[in-house]
Amino acid sequence: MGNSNRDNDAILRFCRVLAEIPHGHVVTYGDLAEMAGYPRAARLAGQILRKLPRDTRLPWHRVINAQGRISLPEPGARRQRERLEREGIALIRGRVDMKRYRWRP
DNA sequence: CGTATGACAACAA
DNA sequence: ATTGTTGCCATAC
Repeated sequence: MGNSNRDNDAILRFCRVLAEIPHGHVVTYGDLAEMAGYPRAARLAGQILRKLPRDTRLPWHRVINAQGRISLPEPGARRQRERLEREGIALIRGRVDMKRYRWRP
């Protein structure tokens, strides 16, 4: 198959970081990539998140773009917004207050 | 190997 | 604030 060990490593590293994002906080795609050891690979973060199974336990909804907006197209955007609000992160005019909810270790 | 695409981001005007 | 451009990394054809 077309899967190399490096790819699986990447996915594993992204998932490890993803799992560490605290409830009630968010990170950007760029943040996630950087924390996973792939600086400037924001798009890679998106690709990996897109591949996650629908029923994953990982907090995929805590990843948004650098502008505090949801990048996921409908109907996913709706699920993400609901999950965020469920943990106290409300979107004001379609944006998350990054100043307040962005997680920086 | 070139081109297009995508849950992105930084920067210029 | 908004729009357009360029850069980035991987994948699909």
